[in-house]
Amino acid sequence: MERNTRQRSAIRAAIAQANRPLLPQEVLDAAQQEVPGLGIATVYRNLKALVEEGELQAVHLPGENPRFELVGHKHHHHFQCRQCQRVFDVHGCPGNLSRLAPKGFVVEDHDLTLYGRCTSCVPAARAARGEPAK
Amino acid sequence: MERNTRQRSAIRAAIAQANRPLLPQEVLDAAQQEVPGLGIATVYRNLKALVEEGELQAVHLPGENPRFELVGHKHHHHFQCRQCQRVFDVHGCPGNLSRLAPKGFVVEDHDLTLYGRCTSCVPAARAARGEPAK
DNA sequence: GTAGCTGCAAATTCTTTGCAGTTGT
DNA sequence: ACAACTGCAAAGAATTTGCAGCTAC
Repeated sequence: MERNTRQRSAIRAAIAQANRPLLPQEVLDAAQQEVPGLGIATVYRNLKALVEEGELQAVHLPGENPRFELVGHKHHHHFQCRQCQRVFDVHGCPGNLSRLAPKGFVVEDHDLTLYGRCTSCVPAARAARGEPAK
Repeated sequence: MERNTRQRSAIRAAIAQANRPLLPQEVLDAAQQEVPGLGIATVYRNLKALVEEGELQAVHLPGENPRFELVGHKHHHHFQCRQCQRVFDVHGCPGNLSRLAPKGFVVEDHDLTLYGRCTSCVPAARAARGEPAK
């Protein structure tokens, strides 16, 4: 049977409160404010368990370490800010992409990652180029 | 100045002869048939150098270690077969995806990975379900 | 009371780096 | 000659695992 430990609650809460997928280290940092002695191994063990229970899902971006978020309802994609490296959910989808595959290939699914600047970093980039804020 | 070592030639040849992106370990295995004493560190160093020279490009798929292939000409994406795990180039692109990002976000680029069955594996999957070949 | 959980440290896996010896030009 | 390159082994970074003590139920 599974237990309700302080550690697991803190890990769950950390992810629920973030509005974006978190790296294991980010989960640790957030959860340690509630449970100071928390260890990274416990974070990994709980992330794995929560994914298996279906409460969390792993978000894999190309060339990035896995992040974790609450299981959402719909198919969605991600956006990574090239300045702050944070990842955000994108609730849109280009739609049917079967036409892109070579003839004879069957497309069942897809992953899409957008790259650019998030709202917080757009003004910073503009300022760095000496442009006035919009 | 850059040198033409046996090791570098073997690494180049291994990648040129494979018709798919290779993992560093696969490059090592292939290149060692020509240069038996070759070490993995040399493979990594040369892969990095060849990418910087623009001869190779890294292929990052979500949750996968990086693979390396000869540089292609255009922006393109990848298709991974869920049965044989092989990766293929996709020379199409959904186009401008800015509309998908949240308001205030600036989209500069994107990565797309399609998943499904490649031509070789579609008949196998059909057969496994007891369906007649088309 | 006890099975599951936790923290710590050691082990794994993939990749990078330091170093002393080797080699292409 | 001599700077670039190589193999080896050690160092790193991310993740997993072994273990003895702790704790929810």
